[in-house]
Amino acid sequence: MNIQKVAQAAGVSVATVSRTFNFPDKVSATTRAKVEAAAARLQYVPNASARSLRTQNTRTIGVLLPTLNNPVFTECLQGIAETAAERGFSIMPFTTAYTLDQELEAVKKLLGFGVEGVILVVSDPKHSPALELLQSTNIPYVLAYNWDPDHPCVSVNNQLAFSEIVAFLADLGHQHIAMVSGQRHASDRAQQRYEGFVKGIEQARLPLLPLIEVPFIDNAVEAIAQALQKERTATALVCSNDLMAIRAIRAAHLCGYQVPRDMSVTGFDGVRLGQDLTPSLTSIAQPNADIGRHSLELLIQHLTQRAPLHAKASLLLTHQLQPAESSAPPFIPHD
Amino acid sequence: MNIQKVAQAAGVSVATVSRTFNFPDKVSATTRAKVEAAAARLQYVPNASARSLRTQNTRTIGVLLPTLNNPVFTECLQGIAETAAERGFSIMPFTTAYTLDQELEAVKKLLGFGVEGVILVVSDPKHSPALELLQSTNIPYVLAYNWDPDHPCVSVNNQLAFSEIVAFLADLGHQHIAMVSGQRHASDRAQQRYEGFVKGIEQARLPLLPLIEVPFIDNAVEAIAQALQKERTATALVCSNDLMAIRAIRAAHLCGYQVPRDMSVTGFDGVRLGQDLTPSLTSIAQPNADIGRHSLELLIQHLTQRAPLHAKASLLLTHQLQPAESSAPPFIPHD
DNA sequence: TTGTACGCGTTATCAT
DNA sequence: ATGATAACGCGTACAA
Repeated sequence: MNIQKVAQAAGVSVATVSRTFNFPDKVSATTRAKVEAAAARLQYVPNASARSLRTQNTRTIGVLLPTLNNPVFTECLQGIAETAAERGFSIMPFTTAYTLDQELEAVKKLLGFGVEGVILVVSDPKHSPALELLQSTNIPYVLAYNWDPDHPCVSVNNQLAFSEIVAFLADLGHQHIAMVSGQRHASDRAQQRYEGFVKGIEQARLPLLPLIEVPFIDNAVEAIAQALQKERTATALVCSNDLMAIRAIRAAHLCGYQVPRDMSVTGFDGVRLGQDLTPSLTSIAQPNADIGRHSLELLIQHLTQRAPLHAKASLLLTHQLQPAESSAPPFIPHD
Repeated sequence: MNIQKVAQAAGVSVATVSRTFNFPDKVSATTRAKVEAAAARLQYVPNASARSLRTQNTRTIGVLLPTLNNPVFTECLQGIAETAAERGFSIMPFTTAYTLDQELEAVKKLLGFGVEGVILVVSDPKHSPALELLQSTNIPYVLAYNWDPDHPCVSVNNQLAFSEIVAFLADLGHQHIAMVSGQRHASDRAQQRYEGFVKGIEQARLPLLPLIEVPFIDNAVEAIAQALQKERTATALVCSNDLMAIRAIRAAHLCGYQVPRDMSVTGFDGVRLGQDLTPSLTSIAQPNADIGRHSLELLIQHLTQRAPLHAKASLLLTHQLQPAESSAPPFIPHD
């Protein structure tokens, strides 16, 4: 089914059919009716490939995410998907499993597809072949969750937020706060959050306990439990993200600690699920869906109004400390 | 950047460039080297729109999911995404928010895009305009999670699985088991699971307690807590999915019940997260990523080998009862 | 082994 | 207000 057949069925030229779809007011009411009737009858749907080839735009946005197994990214993707639907765009997502070569492969595919823009979460903006390739084209892109002075980004202030959560625990009376993180050098976020941790500890004049670094998230529970055998002074665990915090709660439980009585645990991300857990999760809430929405809006504004898309366009969204049941003042045993 | 420029730079014809990419062995080693060099130097990436227009295939698969806010679907999508990457396909996902018109709109977009196949999760295969439209074309599709004798599906036996989990609780000694579900008529899965519940209750010769139906998942906690005020006999809650079970655990907690001592709670789906919760979640595990993988494999087999794609091709994957900490024998108070 | 030329379905320019 | 037609970039007969 193509525009030719519709034109024939409606007894008009292909040009008129095209106009009926793209500029309905540039065609008389009667012919418009004829064309629309024919199109509906034949279940005509314009061919996007042909349109893209001709107009040089695909109304498609590429999306690169590390994984779909972390709700942070799926909440963000949901925001992107909703906004895209509203604005008449389609999205084409790829997951990179935090690896540089999958990032690169995905960008190549997206370029071939002729996406009009790309939203991506990379491991480290300072060292990303994918980002370099993208920059060498003139396809607009926005980094989500990353934060770097050389690129347009949409994120929150990870460092500040993390020092706030340390301050929150210190104010509750915690003297021994340990951080649990994925591989610190795997992403700029992890690094920024660790810096925030150190800063928060210094500001509260507390001892800096060794970082509990968990290489693989899948066996994080055992890894954290093991670390807790060694680290006996900590009364609070601040985790680099909510998924890690959930596992830390379980690890604490396995070590015989009650959360929050014997051990406070906090997360970072504010995933929706955290509020419905028992205990509910104290966390720094990021507006995940909004990070997605704003990233796409930035791209669309650039595409439609040629709005500038430099590092200066970066958006720093507000985070929010979300106190909940997984944190409490430290338990003082009366012996 | 196009094939013309590359041809010019390499001093060959466009046909040769095209062949170098699509049939590398149909071109001499020397010219191949020349072309590849030129292509690399110019950062040439074939234009997918033009290729699609010409070959009438896009190597793109459409994906329709109710929402990305339920890990069941994102685990499935992750499976689809990985398989697609392995097989050289791209995916184009849409969310439908469980509404029929968004389902339909998405299918129209996908048709326009020229996707070669569609994987979808619909509310009810028996009554889905989107599915009807899809059938009227000859684009192959696979339903995921749905189960219907008239369509190719990849799912588990919801009814059987649900009656198993009821039997499991009955064997533990529970006499009063209530079911918590989203709107039963919103999806065929919900309906099938409820049927399994009723069957399980009958087989165990237990009283059929009224269904606790929760219209909106977002305020499920309050809704379940309210229902628990009325339903004082139940010692076990079987929930239609894991997200609901997590909320039921919280509702039970708010009502002063300890899980599992005073109240056993079970889910359905086996989302990865459930294993790391405290208490860990008793559930029926579905192979979510595999449901995605198999759906895509089915489509690809059809595309490449013209394998048949009727209802007969449907795949019923095995589910698995996953006993965990959220279920236990009922507590017998000694008064 | 390599090159020429047509057509995929659409939009946009130019006539009418 | 409508129609004829060129061009978008590619793959593939067919020719050389």
